[in-house]
Amino acid sequence: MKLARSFYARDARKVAKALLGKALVHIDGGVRRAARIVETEAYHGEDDEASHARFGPTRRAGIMFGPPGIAYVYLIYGRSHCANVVTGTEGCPSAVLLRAGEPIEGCLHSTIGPGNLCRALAIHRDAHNGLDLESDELFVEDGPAPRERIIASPRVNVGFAGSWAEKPWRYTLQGNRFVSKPWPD
DNA sequence: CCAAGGATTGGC
DNA sequence: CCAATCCTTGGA
Repeated sequence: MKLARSFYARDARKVAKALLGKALVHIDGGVRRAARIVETEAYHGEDDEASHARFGPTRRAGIMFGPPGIAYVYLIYGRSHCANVVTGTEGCPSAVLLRAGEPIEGCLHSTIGPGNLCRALAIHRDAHNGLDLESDELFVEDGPAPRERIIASPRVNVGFAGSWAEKPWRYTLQGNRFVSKPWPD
């Protein structure tokens, strides 16, 4: 069953943990592509120096200041798309980056790593940024609670963020082989 | 306008 | 380890 906006309207760290084990679904022109989410990262507040929201509501990151339950998809390094869900309350910028998944259905590529996950599910900035996750095209489906333990560790590739780089806001399912490198301790 | 650098990936 | 590749951002 599709998750409702109220699911996303909570602290990004809570949402990031709650997303583990659920299915990210893209109905791609009638073809269903889905992956079980096994790795997420929370970006929380304008003070978070690792977040795109650190410069305020700019053209790219402005969406993080808006209502929850919206897709935030951007292009990184000119080659990879990254999919996020906007969380929390309007005015307080926050989002959860979907970093890896376990293939369920219709996957076109490896689902390990944020850029690969988008490629596997055919998620693109131009088609999906700003899309409502209560739409019938892109959404997250509820599912049974994961059996694996949840591990919290520092976020990946945010060394530029000073002390914010140490926040343990990356969440992974322990022992799952689809978690990306670097593997947490 | 220009320069710098990035929430990555894959190849050497 | 490092380059690819283009978009976003801040500053002149």
